[in-house]
Amino acid sequence: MDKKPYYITTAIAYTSGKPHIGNTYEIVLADSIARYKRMEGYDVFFQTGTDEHGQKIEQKAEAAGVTPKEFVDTIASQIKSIWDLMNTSYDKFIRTTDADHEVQIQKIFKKLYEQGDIYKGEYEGMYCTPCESFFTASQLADGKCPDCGREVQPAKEEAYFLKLSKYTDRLIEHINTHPEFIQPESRKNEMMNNFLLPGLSDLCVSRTSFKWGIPVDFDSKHVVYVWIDALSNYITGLGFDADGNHGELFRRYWPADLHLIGKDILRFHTIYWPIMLMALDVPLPKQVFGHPWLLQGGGKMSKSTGNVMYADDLVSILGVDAVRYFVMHEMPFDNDGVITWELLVERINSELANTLGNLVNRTISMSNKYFDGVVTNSGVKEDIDSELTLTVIKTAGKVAEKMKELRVADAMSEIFTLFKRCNKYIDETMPWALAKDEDKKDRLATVLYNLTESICIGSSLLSPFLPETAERIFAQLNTTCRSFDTLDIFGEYPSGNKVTAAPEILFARLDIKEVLEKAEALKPSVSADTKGSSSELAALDESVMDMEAKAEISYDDFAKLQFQVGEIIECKAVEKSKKLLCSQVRIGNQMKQIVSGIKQYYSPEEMVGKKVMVLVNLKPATLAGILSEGMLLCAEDEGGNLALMVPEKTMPAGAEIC
RNA sequence: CGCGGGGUGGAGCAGUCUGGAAGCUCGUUGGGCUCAUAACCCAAAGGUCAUAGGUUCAAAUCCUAUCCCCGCAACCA
Repeated sequence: MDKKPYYITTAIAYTSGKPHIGNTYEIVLADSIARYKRMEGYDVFFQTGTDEHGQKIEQKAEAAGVTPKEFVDTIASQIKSIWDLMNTSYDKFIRTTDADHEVQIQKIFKKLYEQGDIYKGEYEGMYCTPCESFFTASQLADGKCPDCGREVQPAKEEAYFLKLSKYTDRLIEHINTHPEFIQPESRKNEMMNNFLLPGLSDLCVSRTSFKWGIPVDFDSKHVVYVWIDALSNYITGLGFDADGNHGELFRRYWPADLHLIGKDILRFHTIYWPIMLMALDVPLPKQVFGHPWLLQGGGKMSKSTGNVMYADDLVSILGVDAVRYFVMHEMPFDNDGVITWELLVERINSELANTLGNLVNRTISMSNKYFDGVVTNSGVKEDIDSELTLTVIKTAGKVAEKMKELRVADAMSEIFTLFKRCNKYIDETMPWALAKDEDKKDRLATVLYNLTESICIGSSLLSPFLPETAERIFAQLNTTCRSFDTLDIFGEYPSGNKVTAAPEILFARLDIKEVLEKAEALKPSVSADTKGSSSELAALDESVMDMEAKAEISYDDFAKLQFQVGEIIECKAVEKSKKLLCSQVRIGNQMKQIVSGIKQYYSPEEMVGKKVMVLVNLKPATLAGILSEGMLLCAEDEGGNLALMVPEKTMPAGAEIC
C-alpha cells in the first residue's frame, strides 16, 4: 500500500487578467498527466495557483480603482473557476498572497541574506514595467524593452542581489549529468549556450519602486522580486520551512517530478530556480518541461478586435471534453499549435463524434436491437477477433510509452487507433448479417461482447484525458473504469451485463456555421472583463479605449513642446530594420530627418506628400544607426495599429500646432 | 551580419537528433455496407520532402551556400 509519490506543478498564473485558452492549455495538460499517473498507481500531488504580486498588478488595480488585494482576489477566483470548469483535479491551489507563503518567502530571503548568497548592492538601468525587468542600455532594442518592445524608464535603486555566479558550475554539471532535467532537449542547448556558458551575472532580487510585493522583513523599503516569490510556491505550497521544520507534504513529495511550464519561462525554471534551491540546500526538481504555445490562427490576437478565445466561451459552445481533447491533441510535442473554430469543429466531428461517439452509439444500439441490451460472452471466436483483441490489449503499453515522454497528443492518438480498429471490426464481422441467421446468434453475441469490452478498455485509457466522457461511456455500458493493471487483459467485462436501453449521443456533430454564429454572439462579453472587476466596465464600447493616467503637467511643461506641421518630402525604408521608415520632413524652411517605427502600417511611397504632426524639439536620437531629429505623432490602438496625425484642413509645412 | 520558429501530395502536420523503400489527419474521386451521429469500412489519385552544391553504397534526415515565410508579443501559458 506504499504508493510512489509523484509531484506535478503548473506555473502559477499571473493575476493580471483573465486567462485565455492558451493559458488554460497548461492546466489541462498537467491535469491529464496527473490523472494518468494516478491511474498508473502513483500517489499524485498536483499543485497549481496564482502569482499575484508585482508592479503591473499594482498599476492595474489602481486603474480599476481597487486595492491590489481586491484586484487579485477577483482575478484569482476567476482563474480558479476556469480551472474548475476545465475539470482539473489539482490538489492544491496556492496563491502567493497566502499568509504562510509570504512568511516563508521572508524567511527564505533572510536565510539567503544571512548566509551571504544574497547581498546588498545598487542597480542602475532601464526598467520595463510590464516585464518587471531591468535592462542595461546595450540590451535595449531601439531604446525599448527587448522582451516586449515597450517603453522603458531609467531607474536606479538600492537592491539585493542573488549570487548566481557562485552556483553556475554546479548547475552546468547538474544539467550535463541529468539529460532529462530540461525537456524538450532542444531547449537545453539554448539555456546552456545563451545563459550558462557565457556566465551569469548576479540577479537583482528586490525592488523599491513599488509596494505590492512581499516586504523584505529586515529592510522594509524593499519588496522581494516577483520571480523569487513565485518560483518558491513549488516548495512553500508543500509546507517547506526555511528553518528546517518542513511539513509532511514537503517531506513526502519534494523533489518535484515535473514542473510543467511554458517554454518562455524556461530560463527562470532551469537557471534561477535551481540556483535558489542549491542555495537553500534543497534537492532540484527532477524535470522541467517547457511546453509549446497554443496560438490563435487567423491573424493577430487582440483585445480590441475581440477575437481572443477563452476557455469558458469554448466550453459553453463545445463542452469541456471537446476543448480538453482539442488543446491536447493539437499540441504536438515541441511545436506550437494553432487553435481556430474551424479546426475545433473539424477535430470534434472527425474524432469525437464520428470515430468515438458513433462507435459507442452503434455498439449499444446493436446490443439493444439484438439482445435487449444484454452483453454475453458466448465464446464463439473466430480468427478475425484476435486482430482486434491484440490491438486492444497492446494499447495500454503504447500509451504508457508515450506518456513516459510526456507525448500526450501521441498517447491519445494510440487510444483512437483502438477505437478505429473497433469500427473496422464491425465492418469485418457484419453483425447485422449475423443477426439474420438464428444459428449465428452466439457468434453475434461474442462480436458485440468483444466490441463492448474493447470500448471499456479504450475508455478507461481515455479517462485521464477526457474524464467526463469516459464516465458517460461507463454509465451507458453499466460498468466502471478498469484498473490500470487489467487493461492488457481482454474479457473482464462481466458477461450477461446489461447496457443502457437509451444510448445518448456523446458528441453531436457540429456545423461550422452555427458554431461561428454562436462564437460571434459571445464577442461583446469577451472584450470587457480583463481590466477590472467592476460591472460598469462590462459595458465598454469597443470603439473606445483607456490608457493609464500620467501625472498632471503644468502649462509651462506643455509649452516646452514644439509641435509643427511637417511635410514629408522623401521617405525610404531603413535597411536592416523591419519596423523603421526614414523620412525627410520639411518644417518651414528647414528639413529634418525623422525615423519612425511605422513600416508595418505605411509604405515609403504613401508617406511622401503627407502633412503630419511633428514633435520638433525632441532631442535627436540614433535609431538603427540613423539619426532621428524629431517624432512623427501617431495614434495607437490596443492592437498596436498606428495612424498618423494629419491636419484636417490644408496647412503649410511649419504651421505651429498648439 | 539581432533573436527564434519554419518551408514535406489541395489544407494542416509527423518523420530530421540516432541516414536505410515518403507517413498521419482532413479534403477529393471511386467502391462497399446499412447497426449507427449523412456515420462506418475499402481503394485510388495527388509530393523532384524550398533551391543549388557536397559527404555517402544510400540523404527529407548530415555538411556548405542561397531563397522564401512567420513571430519578436497581444491576454506572454
